[in-house]
Amino acid sequence: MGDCFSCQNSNCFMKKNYDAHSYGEVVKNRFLLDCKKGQSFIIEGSPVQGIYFVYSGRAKVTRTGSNGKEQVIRLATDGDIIGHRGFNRGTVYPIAATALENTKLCYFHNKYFTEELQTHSTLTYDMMLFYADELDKSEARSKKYAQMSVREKVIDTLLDIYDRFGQDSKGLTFVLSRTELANVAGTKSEQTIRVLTALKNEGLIQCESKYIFMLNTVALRAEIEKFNL
DNA sequence: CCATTAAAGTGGT
DNA sequence: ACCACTTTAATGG
Repeated sequence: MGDCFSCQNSNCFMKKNYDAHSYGEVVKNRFLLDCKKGQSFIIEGSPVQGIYFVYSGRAKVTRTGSNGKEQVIRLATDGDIIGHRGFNRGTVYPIAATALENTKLCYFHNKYFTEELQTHSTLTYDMMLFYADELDKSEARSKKYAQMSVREKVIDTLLDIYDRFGQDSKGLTFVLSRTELANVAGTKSEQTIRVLTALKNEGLIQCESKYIFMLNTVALRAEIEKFNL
């Protein structure tokens, strides 16, 4: 794969911040990695070596909670950055990252990326905006999840996936197992399953094995509206 | 296609 | 909330 300007990710941080000429150098320093479904490409606690961008596919970023249970920090797809928090700070990644389907990754070594940040201010500024945005989302989330019931957390999670990734004729395009869904919502799979059956019986969603189709996002949004103020 | 294993779902404490 | 059990789906030879 020669030049990256064929990359379909308009939100790619590297592509956005370089012109076609200087981009040649970026591509030389980039490693393309192929990740199989289920493969972990960042191990929690392992030494930081670089930064990843999702070229195509789906991945989850997780952390082991104090109780030893997995918490999904965020879901990532085409163009998203992974490993930015471990990057250039401390010596180990605070998170794990796992491919949820066959996924291609762009990878840059720490040394190269650091040099770019120090010399290329538009990239640095763009990264800063990204960090600020992530912090904002993180705060908003912990604030509302402290007050939400299990049902509300599951609804919030479903809407979040709907808003970020959308749905097709089958349902939400970011397909997760019940357990993974529970890990995103910060609950247990039994509870998540019960909320899902309730929502199904109320005609708000439709479930066909692991495909979840959102039937009434308006009503669902209304339920959690007060937390987003 | 069947057998084995993993995940979903349910009910009881 | 937690655990144990049944049912159903996914996997792989």
